Amino acid sequence: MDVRVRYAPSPTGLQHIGGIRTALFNYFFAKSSGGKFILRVEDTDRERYSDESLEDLYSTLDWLGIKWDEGPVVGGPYGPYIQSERFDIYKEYAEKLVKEGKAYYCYCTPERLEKLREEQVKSKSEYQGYDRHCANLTDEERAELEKQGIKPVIRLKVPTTGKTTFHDVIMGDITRKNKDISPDPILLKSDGFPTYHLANVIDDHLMGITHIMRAQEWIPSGPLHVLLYEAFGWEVPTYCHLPMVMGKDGQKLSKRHGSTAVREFRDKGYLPEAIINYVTLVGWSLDGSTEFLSKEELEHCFKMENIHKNPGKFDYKKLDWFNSQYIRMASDDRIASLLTPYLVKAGFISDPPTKEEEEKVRLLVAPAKERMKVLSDIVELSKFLFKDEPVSDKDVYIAKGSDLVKTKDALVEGGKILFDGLRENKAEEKIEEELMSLAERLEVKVNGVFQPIRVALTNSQVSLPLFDSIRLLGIPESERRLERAINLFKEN
RNA sequence: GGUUCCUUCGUCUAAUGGUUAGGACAGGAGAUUCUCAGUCUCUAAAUAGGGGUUCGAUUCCCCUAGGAACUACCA
Repeated sequence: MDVRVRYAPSPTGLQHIGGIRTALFNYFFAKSSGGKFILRVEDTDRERYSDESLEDLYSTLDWLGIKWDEGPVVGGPYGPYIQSERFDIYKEYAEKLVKEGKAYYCYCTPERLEKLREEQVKSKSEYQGYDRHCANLTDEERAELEKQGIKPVIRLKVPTTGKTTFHDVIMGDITRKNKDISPDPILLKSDGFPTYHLANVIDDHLMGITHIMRAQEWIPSGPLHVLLYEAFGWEVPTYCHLPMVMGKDGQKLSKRHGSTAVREFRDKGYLPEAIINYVTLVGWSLDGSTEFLSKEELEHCFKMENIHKNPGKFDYKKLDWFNSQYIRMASDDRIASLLTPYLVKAGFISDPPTKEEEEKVRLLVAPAKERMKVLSDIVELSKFLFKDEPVSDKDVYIAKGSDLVKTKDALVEGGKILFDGLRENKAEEKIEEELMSLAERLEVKVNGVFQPIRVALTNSQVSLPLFDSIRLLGIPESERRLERAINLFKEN
């Protein structure tokens, strides 16, 4: 039997790390076993639904390079793949269960249910949940309630005795007493929309899903789903509950831990390959020593057996490390084009960039690449190039172990050595040597010469290396800035 | 509270019924380069606790502790 798996998110918010981890595991499992990866949109919650979320789902998967074999947009033989377009199907199946006596109409108002819940909590009753008030209504009673215009929900009859077991590839057998399963859960809401449980089970069956890979938070509803499959007389698919992605404190990863939306990571300048590589390594590993895995490699070597049982904490620092590694591995051209939007947004270059600006960005890549954890770091790194904000505090120019006079000499003499050398096309190493011997003469450390010049050119103590900076600024502008610094030191 | 699940360095993880319990990130130290970053070297750091089974257990079993998820006309 060919593997068919699905990622079935609900478009009620931006795609987050946990979600795409589930998507990735499904996708890699499908690819590595020659199966199909299906995307299904579970938009049955009309209150939390948003168009923006749906767009974010598509654009996030697209950015990550995850293509679905069947689903919205691309279609497929089991469509439609958006649950709100399958409305009639759920109603039909729910009513079928009612006809067969496996489910029933319930007319209880939300108010009554609320009151019931309150009482159960207050009395610390062992019995929690719906009291099956409508389970045995007579036809007359039902007709009366219908006449009042009350729109009923459909509830599943959950057995009160016995137990239900399902097998999970990762967890093994999981058993739950039927009396502990949420009593008579709603399958069809009063607005005619299905709940997750109903729609999910029906669609997974109708779409021929063979393996259900989803987060462990769904384990508690496993037995309920099995009950539903049995009620319909359908074969239960293979379950595979994925370990959760937690925050630093061991709780489900959420906003208070930091960024969780893929969109945010993307905006900050994380590369898709870094996200994919790192996220896949939370809850899964190839062999314990392989760190770098490309999407293509994972499409081949991903094995379900290597998925862990225990939840994993999301480590932002390790993601940063992966990202900085991938930035360095990427081609200069690619990084240049990725960097451009950040520079435009900072107001450093025009949109679209001029030829001259493009050239500058291109030159910037090499020295900047090794210094970035995320692409947005480029703004701080390249500020000196586009915004000239000279440092007027002399102390900033003075290196440790140097003084006012020596710093001024370093600027004047160093500048002369530097620019004369450059005009004569001397090798940078040669000029560097000469600057070093200047330091010796001035009796300062090497930095005593370099720091003032660097600060003069880059307006900062922390900057790109001197020669890179000059290359970027150009000799005339560099000289201008140096001259300005010398004048500063000539004052008073 | 109830139900279910989980437990190897701070974090992600590897390994085996017999190893000096391995790797990576983060941390610390040092080297190097004009600052920063980087790179290189070194370093510290774990089998939750208690019982069994066994010649031997981190590995198998039980208990305890800790943690998590679920407990909606949300998914």
